[in-house]
Amino acid sequence: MNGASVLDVYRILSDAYGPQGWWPLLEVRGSQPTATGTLKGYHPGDFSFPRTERQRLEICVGAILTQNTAWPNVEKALLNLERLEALMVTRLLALSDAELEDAVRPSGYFRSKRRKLREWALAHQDWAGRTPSRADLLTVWGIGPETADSIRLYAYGQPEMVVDTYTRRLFAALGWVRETVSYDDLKELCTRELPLDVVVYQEFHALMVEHAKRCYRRQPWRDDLLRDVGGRRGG
DNA sequence: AACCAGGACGTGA
DNA sequence: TCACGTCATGGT
Repeated sequence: MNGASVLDVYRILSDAYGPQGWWPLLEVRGSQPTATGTLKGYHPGDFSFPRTERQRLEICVGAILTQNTAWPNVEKALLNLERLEALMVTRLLALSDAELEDAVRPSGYFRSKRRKLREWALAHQDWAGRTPSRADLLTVWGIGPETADSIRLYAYGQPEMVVDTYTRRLFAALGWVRETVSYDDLKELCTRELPLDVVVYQEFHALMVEHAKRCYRRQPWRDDLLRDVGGRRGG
């Protein structure tokens, strides 16, 4: 297993867990159980999402709400917004501060997330149906590199690799990077050895989250799956 | 009962 | 640049 590559990691995870199918959507759940979490909203093997503007908006909103937040809490907030029929930009912007805060409260950081959603919704209107560039997204207050990439990759189907704390933890556990590696460096490491492919990016990110949820809880972990890959990085 | 979750921002070195 | 404090609810 000398000179193992990122692609090897992808293959190992893919063989272990099978197709994932991200992003979770309220309308597309319940078909199959997932190994982790309470949400059963994945659509393995089906990459035709989002199919509607409503779904695209739900992904953008979810990407913002899930910042440093467990997904089940995000789902509660999304259900609140759905109940308010606020998964449309105009309706979202029509909510009062109190209404919006109450809706997103279960996902935590309710004040800042209220502002983040507003700022994003206004920018979204300005983009007028065009696909926002990464730079476009990064100008929005509350949208950082990971959220921008998540929106690009999952809401707009752009080949933008998403790396997150789980990704960082995984590659750190393999000994390929330090935990303090920057977002951009980690992203570059991932993309350099992967084909520029939306499906591959979506699956790889989802697989790393799935694996990390199983093995990299904040406790001494033991990684059996990737044991043979870690420790050496060809160079 | 602490600990932490699919981050980002503001501040001060 | 970079390290650190802050934001907040809910599950384990």
